[in-house]
Amino acid sequence: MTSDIDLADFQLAAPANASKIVVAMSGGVDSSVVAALATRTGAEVIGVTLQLYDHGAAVGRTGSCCAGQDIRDARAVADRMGIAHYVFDYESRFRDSVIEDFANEYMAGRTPIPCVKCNMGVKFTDLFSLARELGADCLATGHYVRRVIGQDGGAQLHRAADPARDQSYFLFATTQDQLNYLRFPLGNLPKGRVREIAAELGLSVALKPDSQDICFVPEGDYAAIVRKLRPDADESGDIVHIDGQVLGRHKGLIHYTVGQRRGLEIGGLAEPLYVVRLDAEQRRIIVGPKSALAVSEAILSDINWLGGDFSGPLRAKVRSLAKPVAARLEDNRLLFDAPEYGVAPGQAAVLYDGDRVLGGGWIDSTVSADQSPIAATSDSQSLA
RNA sequence: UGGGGCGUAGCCAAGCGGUAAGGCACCGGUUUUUGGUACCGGCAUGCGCAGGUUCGAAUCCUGCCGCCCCAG
Repeated sequence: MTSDIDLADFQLAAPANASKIVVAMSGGVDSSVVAALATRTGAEVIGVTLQLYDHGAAVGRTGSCCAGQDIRDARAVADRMGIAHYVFDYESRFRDSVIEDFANEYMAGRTPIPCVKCNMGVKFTDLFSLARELGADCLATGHYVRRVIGQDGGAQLHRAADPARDQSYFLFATTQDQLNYLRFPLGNLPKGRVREIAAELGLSVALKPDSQDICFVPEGDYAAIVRKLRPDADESGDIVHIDGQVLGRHKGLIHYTVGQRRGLEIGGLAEPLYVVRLDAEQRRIIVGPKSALAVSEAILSDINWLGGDFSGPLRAKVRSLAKPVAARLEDNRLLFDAPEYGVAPGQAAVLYDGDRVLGGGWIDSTVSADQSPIAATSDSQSLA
């Protein structure tokens, strides 16, 4: 009797029993199931866990990943599967490429996505070469995304079958070279099924809660992390309405992002106020009514292309949970068919053709649907 | 110490004799491998204070306090 447990497709070139698969094990349910599925293929499987940050504070904390208890969980799963398991200390690499960048972005008045930086660097660059050094044929992860072989034989990146779980937004910067080597065996499974498999196989992590929030931020207090790294992060400044009126004081730029409504502590108005722009140079935040958030285009940088046709109509997602909207790309300008709201510099614009990820870029600045450019800093308006 | 107006939650504000709308802010929850958004829920035993009338007052009456405007 075979089930989907035995049918997971690792898209191996050689027969499974002659292949070697490295699985990135975070200690969560998803990557644990990937490891289990990999062993079912008959291939040699090696589990690798990266220790990414602080053993101290994160030990025992639920909802984290790649630290403390998570590493022990990964080890337990590997032991049960009877596979080799290595733990590598990548704390300094993670600190430099993800946490420092996170702080820098906030200080510059931008809103970072550390998960993408982590995927780009530590996971798909460092862990990637590690897997190659171990002689693996591929590197498998627990991401909910599909790797599809196109008619030309090339690997494409597609949204997960379970749209509620799709993580393609966080993987837009994956290069073709990386994609050729990566495998995402959970892309066709609903989350519920993954937990069932974990339970069927008796994995200790079957009931472990999903990780959420930023993994290296305890208690959801990301500002505390930035504050620790950049002591002047809490310096306050003016809250200025788009009409020029100073409405109050803010408690540090890092606490705000474009499109944010709560936390301004300005009441007495008929309509809610939203953050329209962060001005890092003058340490001001510019606020206005919802209509002031309307944006007609986003200027992108560091565009990554995964193949496909960029020139025609496409769909773009400017937040992980946003619904993809119709747009077009002209050079580095992403033009929305209809105004988009709450587009924050530092976030990613991920471009789709149906389910296929064409690539994406980082949002550098935006252009108000009215006329004037909205940038992270005031003087970059000269870009217009 | 002449005339007029006003005092309802942190802010704005409806109600004008029948047992405190709404908005903003704030708090909580849902959603979520980023930050937000959105949605749902909570938020004045109380209407400047003290008396009085009434079955019943934020609503009527009296006094006091405070603020605003006009006139001096």
